[in-house]
Amino acid sequence: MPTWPGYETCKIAYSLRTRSAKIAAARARRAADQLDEYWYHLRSQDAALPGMHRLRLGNVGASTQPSAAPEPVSGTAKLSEAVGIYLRLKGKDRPVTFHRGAERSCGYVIDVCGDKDLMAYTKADANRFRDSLMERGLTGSSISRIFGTVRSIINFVASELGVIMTNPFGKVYFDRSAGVKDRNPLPDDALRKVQSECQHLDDDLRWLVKTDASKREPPSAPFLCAPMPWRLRRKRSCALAGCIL
DNA sequence: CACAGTACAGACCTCTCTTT
DNA sequence: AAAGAGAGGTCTGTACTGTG
Repeated sequence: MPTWPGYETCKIAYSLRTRSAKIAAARARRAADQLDEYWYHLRSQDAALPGMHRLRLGNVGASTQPSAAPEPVSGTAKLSEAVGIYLRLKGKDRPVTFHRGAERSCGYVIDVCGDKDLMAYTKADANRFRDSLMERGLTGSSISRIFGTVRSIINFVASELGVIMTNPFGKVYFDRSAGVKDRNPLPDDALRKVQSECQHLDDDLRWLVKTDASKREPPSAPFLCAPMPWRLRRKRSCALAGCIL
């Protein structure tokens, strides 16, 4: 069987990192378009290879490393270039989640609206982006977070490049409380039960619960009366109890 | 000054994919 | 098949800024 041009295989298979058929179709289409484009230019240049993970952004392969900023090719910059600039200038010594979040959020925009010059995005693009996130079933808080990241990147890079623009991703209306649920803390009796079980089993792992608590609160009270880890969150408590008990 | 909005950081979770 | 790694989603909190 013939192999694909530039590849030592007859097929390219990789995860599209989604369970949504709609998103998968969009990403597959985009990858196919990139392959077409790549093969078209194959004889004349060594283009960035499709068939790799994270095709959406120009700085492919930098998700866990601070991204190198591509030079802007126009008056401002494309969104993918803006992400590179943003991460180069603001991403130093920032956690990997900061880089991932920036790339993921802008990747979503590129998936839906394309990789345009910052000045070329319109309110219609922003609204379409909002609608696509809502169609995916994201909650208001997640949409808010994604928009916040995109907005801040565009604002920062526009400022860096000396461009005065109205960010179309600002002041986009959506229900920020849609689908948002409260996270209630574990009731006190449940926490006491965990403590009690830990004391009953009395081994090294169980005492980690006390160690964790003692980092935050002076161990002034006996174990059973000691407060649980300071502001220990409900899910963390569950995980802790689930792992240790 | 109070409040809303913005721009994050961080913790924790589920799910998928890869490796063993 | 199990374990581990990584991606992505959710919620909460803080600091700061703009506005009425």
